[in-house]
Amino acid sequence: MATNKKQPTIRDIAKLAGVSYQTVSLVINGKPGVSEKTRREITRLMEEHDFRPNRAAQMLSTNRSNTLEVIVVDVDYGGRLADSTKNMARAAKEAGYSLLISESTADRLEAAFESCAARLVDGVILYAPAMHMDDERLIKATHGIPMVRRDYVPGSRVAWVGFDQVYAARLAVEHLLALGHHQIAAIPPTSKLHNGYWRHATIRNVLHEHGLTLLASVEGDYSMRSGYTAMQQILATGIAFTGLIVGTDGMALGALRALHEAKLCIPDDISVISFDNSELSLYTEPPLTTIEFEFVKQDELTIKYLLEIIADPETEYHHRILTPNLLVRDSTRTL
Amino acid sequence: MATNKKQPTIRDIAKLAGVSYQTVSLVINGKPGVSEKTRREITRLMEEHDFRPNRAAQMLSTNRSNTLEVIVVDVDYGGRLADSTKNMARAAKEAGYSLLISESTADRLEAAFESCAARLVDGVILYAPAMHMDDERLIKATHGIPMVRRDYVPGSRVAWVGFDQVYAARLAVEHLLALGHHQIAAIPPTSKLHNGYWRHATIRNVLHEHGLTLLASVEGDYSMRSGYTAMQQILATGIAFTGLIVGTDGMALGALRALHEAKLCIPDDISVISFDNSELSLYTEPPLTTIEFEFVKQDELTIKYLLEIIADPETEYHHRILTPNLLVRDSTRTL
DNA sequence: TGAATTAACTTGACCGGTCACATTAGATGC
DNA sequence: GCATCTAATGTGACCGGTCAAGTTAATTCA
Repeated sequence: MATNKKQPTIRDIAKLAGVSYQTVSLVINGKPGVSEKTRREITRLMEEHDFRPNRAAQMLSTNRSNTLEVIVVDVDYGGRLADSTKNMARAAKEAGYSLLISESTADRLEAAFESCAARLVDGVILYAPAMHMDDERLIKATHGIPMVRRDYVPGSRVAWVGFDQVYAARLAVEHLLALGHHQIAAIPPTSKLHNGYWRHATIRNVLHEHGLTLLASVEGDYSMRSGYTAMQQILATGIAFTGLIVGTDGMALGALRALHEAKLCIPDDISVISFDNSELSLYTEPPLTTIEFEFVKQDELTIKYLLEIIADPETEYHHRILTPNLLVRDSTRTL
Repeated sequence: MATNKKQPTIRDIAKLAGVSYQTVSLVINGKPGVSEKTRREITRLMEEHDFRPNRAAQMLSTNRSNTLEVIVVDVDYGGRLADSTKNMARAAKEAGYSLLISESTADRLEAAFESCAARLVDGVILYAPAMHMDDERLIKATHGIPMVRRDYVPGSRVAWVGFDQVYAARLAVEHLLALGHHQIAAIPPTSKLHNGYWRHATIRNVLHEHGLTLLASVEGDYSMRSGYTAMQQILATGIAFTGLIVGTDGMALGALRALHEAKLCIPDDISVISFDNSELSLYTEPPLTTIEFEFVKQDELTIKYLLEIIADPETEYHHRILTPNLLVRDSTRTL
């Protein structure tokens, strides 16, 4: 079955074309110094014999791999990662790069980067949302490999591409305030992660600006289940509230279930707003008012930015911020 | 910033250890012919100088890459792919392999495999659920690269790892029958994909065994939206039914919404059963009776099986079937 | 005691490309 | 008509490993 007939090399092609194999190399890389006639002939021969340059050999001699690697540390973004990798793989491919996926844990991060170095990976996309991933350690770990972090990490010296979480949280709070809600509770994502940290802090800050406080808050972990149990806990306190901010659509689904079991009506009794605008948010009961993050844009921008850094490694580390939008649906209403 | 101090090579290590570089190679690969003393010394030096063998050089000389590639053709499995790649990446890593992700389309499939060949990819995991992907073409395209297909493709000569879709569909139908439902409608996944094809056919067959027919059926495409619109279409026909089989939990969520809008109560008016046992199915209203697929098992088995094929390419192409389970929750009840 | 074995290395070739530099020949300038 | 330039190609070294075959010295055995 596995016939695997030996792949032709540039020397084979060269022999057939009656030129030196280095000339074939010039053709492969579209470099000047080859007459149109021989170029055409060599191109023809390469196609005819199904030739493809051996990537390993190219890597060895150029010291690069045309490969980008996604390192995912610990966290599960609740399914979102799948689409992301697909989108990024597409964007990378358009630029002639392949995309590798690897999983790691916080304590094995250094090893992950070393592995990248050994495989001549040209750039890394890092998913490490934990707050405790500090700059010093990351910069040291990278071994000089260009890297872009997927998160909102204001002030970091490591390049990142993320959504403005402060603005996102502000949008949510001000939407509720505009509808007249002053008694607000929240189920933010865990503040051990950057997104959660900033959202949580912002919710409090914006309320404070308006002379209000966050009445109740229990953090979730992105799972539907955590939204459900967090909601139960908040309800159990007996604290009265009319507006609820939930960290993701998925957690909101869990929260809705708990509210439903408590015989509360949405939005009549409580207005609920969440984040993500996943397809899910259209099919909850009722459809959720949510903060939209255009993830596809983030995916494409991540690759674009990483390639820029690779092209010019001296670029000062910086960031790219994407702005979220408010989508008003049926889960919020005026008080 | 990008200091990138040159990585040491085996020759550097050898010089330091006072041996030939080939001896270092022996140590790297744990081969015999090196005294315990020098082995220890070389190991120490490698660690001290942060040495890692250059993968490109290894690839070039061994003609393999220790890389597996996932080729995703056209389809979006509704988010499930993300977890899968993570799981497979983990399993691959345990065996010393890296996992590449690439996207393709049906017409560019050959090019995708050629690219694998050029990069010395050792094995391919193919997501190509479309019915029209025939054996001949696939086998020809692979260039002899070991491959495992992720699907239920009975009778195929290409190796595959999938869930028994016939059994799954049978479980669903017989559950409804056992509850006394004889008027059954369905929203199966599109029959252009293998899973959908077999489920759809099986639903009809099992009903037929019991002297019944499928009263209404509109296919969906895995999206929540398609579940919603399919349900609307079925309801619009005015056909009376008491049991509904939906292809995935996501589509079921859409269908539930349509049923809800039609003022129908689940399970009082209609019993609904779906497939996947995603977290979602626990938080719909009501929680869904569903057919569980243990995806993690499939992910691990896929890698395991692929590695077996790589180890022994002469293995006759075969398959591995996983058996789904019925999980009864609140969306189904006796008539 | 001397030949045969074996463990521990060493040697040289090779994998399939890229790159800097040398060479050749036809075109150009004066 | 001769030196000069340039386009087109050839040459040799190199990237960092692996592998098969040779060498050396210590060990075993008759």
